[in-house]
Amino acid sequence: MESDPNPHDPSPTGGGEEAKKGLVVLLVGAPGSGKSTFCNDVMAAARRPWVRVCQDTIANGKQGTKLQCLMSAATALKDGKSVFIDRCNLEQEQRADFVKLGEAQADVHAVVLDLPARLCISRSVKRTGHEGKLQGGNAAVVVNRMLQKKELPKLSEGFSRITFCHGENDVKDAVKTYSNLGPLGDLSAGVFGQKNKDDKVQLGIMRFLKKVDKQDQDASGNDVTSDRNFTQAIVPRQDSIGNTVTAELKNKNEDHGSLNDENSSERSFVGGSSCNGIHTLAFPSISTSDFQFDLEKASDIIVDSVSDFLKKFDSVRLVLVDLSDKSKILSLVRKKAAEKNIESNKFFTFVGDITQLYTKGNFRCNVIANATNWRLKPGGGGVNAAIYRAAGDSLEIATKERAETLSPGNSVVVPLPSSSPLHLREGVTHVIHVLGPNMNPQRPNYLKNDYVEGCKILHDAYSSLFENFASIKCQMRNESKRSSSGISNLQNPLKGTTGTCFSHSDQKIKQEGWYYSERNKKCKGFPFNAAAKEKMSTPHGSHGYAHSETHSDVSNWDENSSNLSSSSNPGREVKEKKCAEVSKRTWNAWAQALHEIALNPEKHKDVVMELSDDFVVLNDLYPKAIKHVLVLSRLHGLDCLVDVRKEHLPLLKQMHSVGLKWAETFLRKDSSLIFRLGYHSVPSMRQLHLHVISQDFDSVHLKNKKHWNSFNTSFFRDSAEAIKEIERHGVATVIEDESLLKMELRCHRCRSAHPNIPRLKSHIANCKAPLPAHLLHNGLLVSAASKSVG
DNA sequence: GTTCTAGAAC
DNA sequence: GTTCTAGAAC
Repeated sequence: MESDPNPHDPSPTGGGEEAKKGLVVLLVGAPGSGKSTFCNDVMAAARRPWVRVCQDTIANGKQGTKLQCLMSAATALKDGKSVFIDRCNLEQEQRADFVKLGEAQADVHAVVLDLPARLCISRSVKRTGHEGKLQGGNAAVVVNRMLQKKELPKLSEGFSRITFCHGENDVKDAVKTYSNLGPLGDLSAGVFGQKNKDDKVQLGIMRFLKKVDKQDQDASGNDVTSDRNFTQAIVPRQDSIGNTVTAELKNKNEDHGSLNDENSSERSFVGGSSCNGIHTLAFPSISTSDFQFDLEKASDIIVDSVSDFLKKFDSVRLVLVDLSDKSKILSLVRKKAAEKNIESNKFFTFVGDITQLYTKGNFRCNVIANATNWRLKPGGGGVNAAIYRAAGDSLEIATKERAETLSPGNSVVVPLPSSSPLHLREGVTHVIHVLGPNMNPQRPNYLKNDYVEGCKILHDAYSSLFENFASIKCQMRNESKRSSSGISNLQNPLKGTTGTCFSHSDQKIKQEGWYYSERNKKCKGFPFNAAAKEKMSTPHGSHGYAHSETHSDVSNWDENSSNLSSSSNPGREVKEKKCAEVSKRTWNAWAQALHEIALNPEKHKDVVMELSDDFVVLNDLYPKAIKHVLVLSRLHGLDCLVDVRKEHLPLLKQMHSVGLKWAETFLRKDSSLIFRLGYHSVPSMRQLHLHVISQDFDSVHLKNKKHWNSFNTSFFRDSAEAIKEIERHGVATVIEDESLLKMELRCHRCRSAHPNIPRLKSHIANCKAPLPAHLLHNGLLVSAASKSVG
């Protein structure tokens, strides 16, 4: 192949040749690569007559056939015009007839618009009114499919000149070259602008397409393109209910592309694009570096926490990141995750720099976690220093707005300003600072090898991190809803670059119209979950922080804290400005029914089954299962779980035991029932009430997605867990994410997904799979069996 | 055509 | 929370 020192030389050569006046230029490029724009730009400034033959419009403005294109091109050539063949022409076979046609009477050139696939996809997804009707949801799938078959043109096919354009500037140069071409002009023959095969960018594109040659190997010498992990560019689609789910083409492989560990390669990742917009959290191992936490114990906690989290959430991914592929923690976690059968498309490990996942690893993550220090300050070493450095000053400023300090076991979400290099370059929209337990005597809050406390804190740290990560999704949804209605325009670089997922959701949102409840407003402003907020603003007895005088509203909280407290108590400095506004809400008239019964049970003797000073038991008026009762607190002002504090623990425990008693009563009559006791994260009705509900969900009143998901996602908070959390932290974890209620419908036993409520109901009537292990094993179900055992 | 969802009204 | 119903989905 020839090369040219000036690959886009616009100056025509020769000009005296009379034999071949015409020119056929085949555009080669995916949808969205800019072929039509290229033609139009040239024709707007051209010095010779051009005809653009576009298959998408050739049949009276509609899509035509290849034959029509050939005929039209032939006519144009006969008329002495030059021709652009504006179709994808990605495969040699598709080009052959046009080359043949041209060769006889003209020079045949190719202009290859070899732009990044993600750019083509994002343009295709965004455009409306495209001539070929390729736009919106199907575009990404089509583009990916086409690009996988791409065969770059060669001179041997019959071209006299091939110009490769890899970026906007190349395209501009090529436009100039062709528009400057006079009626009798000619261009040098040869190949121009082709990138070296080893070129990084090209490799990135090839990796994106997973078409790296077999001999391409990663740094450790392993084949990075094993068929086992062959990865397509995955395209999340929007399901019918507005959740992001991955399209079928993900099934085998998702995008944990490459291998670096023979034993657990399925879960590891050393490169490759993840251009798919799935809500993804990259996190370092917490506390195992500078805080010297035991790796075995830490890996157990990571795997447990991940497993618990993934049971509650779909359409998210967690990625443990470490710099070295020799990392002990990575290999431990990989091994344990495999043993635990954690889905390898939702959780995997990544070897690389967490601040350069996209630019260096070609792996896109919208949220990263930072293993921070209690002062939330830049510096130190390791991940914290690297993230602050990469994010620039704006992260420090944004962090200060959220919190000044952090106690171990907690995390705080910081939206990354769009000006931050980390946001611009890497597409990271949020950083979650998380603080784990410290086993290093040289660092603050040294736990003196107390691994009972240490494990608890590390577990809390991961739970808090993951829950905050989940809450961001809620916030982002709301933000995109706002932006789609024109109220604000959240800058989301993922929109422009990876495009696919978010464009889909935008479409969905437009259909849904404006939705912005009071409750959402609260959620929106604060991407923390309620518990995390409370934890942040709350002195943490169990974590060794003294009580703060400033927290008069929580004065009954753990008084016996502080064996490790010091004058520089981190807890007391934590800002609470975001917290106070959260818990109060207004209640509609219809939502007052339980409140009224709780206050005046004597007026509702018809429904009250049991009455005490503290609680009322009644059948749910619209039971969602064979047995569904409510244990209703009578305490005035206590309306939902987020309001519950340690002082309410006796009440909560009493309600739990009353609920248990009723479950057991029902079990005596029908031993086949299984009960679960819990609270709705965001109840519809005022007045704290515990649901005691049989797990058959066999009821005519269970009618819609919200009904189902309110009992079968993490929106439902198990009473026993809530009590444990309040004992431990003073508050219960409440995921105030109402998008949970819109999640796809999944069987609570076998987790199969169903398109609508009737189909789900007919499935659950027959599904014999056991209830989830975490419910069975954590004593969260009440059955004849559990009763006899316990 | 029927089924199903989701938003408005209460 | 439910009911009603328009219109989307099938």
